[in-house]
Amino acid sequence: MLNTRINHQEIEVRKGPWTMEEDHVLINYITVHGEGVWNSLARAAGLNRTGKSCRLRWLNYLKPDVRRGNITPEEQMLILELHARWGNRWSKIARQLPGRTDNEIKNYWRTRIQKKLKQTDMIQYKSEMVPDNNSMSISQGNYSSSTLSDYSEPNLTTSQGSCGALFNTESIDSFWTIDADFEPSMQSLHGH
DNA sequence: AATTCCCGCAACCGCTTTCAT
DNA sequence: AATGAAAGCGGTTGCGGGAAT
Repeated sequence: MLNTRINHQEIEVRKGPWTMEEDHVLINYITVHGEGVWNSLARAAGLNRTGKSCRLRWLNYLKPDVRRGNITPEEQMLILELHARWGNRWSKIARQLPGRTDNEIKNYWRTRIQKKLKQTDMIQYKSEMVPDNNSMSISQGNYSSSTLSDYSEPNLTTSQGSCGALFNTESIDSFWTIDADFEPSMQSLHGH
């Protein structure tokens, strides 16, 4: 745990991972008093944390309606779709996924999806190097945020319906089969 | 068994936007 | 309208744990 002295009054601001005790203090305080001005809240609750830190901890992990882990296939598709529309507007994307936070979606994108996209790029690159390569017809599925990120505000329909405008079924299949991890997801999406 | 490498994620940092005065 | 404080946001970092060697 890192402590930072912020002034001559020897007040130390705690940084780094939250302890269970700190979590309890924050939860109890907000349960009784509700959310408020975060800097004041941090002081009033007796937490030697910045308001920013308290806000982040509450919104991303402690708030009762936060859902964590196990991104569903539907959520995966929605994240893909919305990122294609809006780019890295994580908080905006998160608002379309009840219970999910911008931080979680951002991490999910960077650690899972972005990695797959890089692999897809490599495969496409290789296929372009071989002129008559019919077996690697993923070019339509090659997801490029630079070409897809300029969509205007979406008229959000069902995931499947609006996805069709951006990814046809064939291209989605090509994208997801890059990694066997995602096969169950696509199977359930396709209903088999 | 020990060490190194890699990956996922929680949390921080800095910038921008919003709000109150 | 100007200004400062707080909140919001996206990018990045660093730690912990598991996999690989």
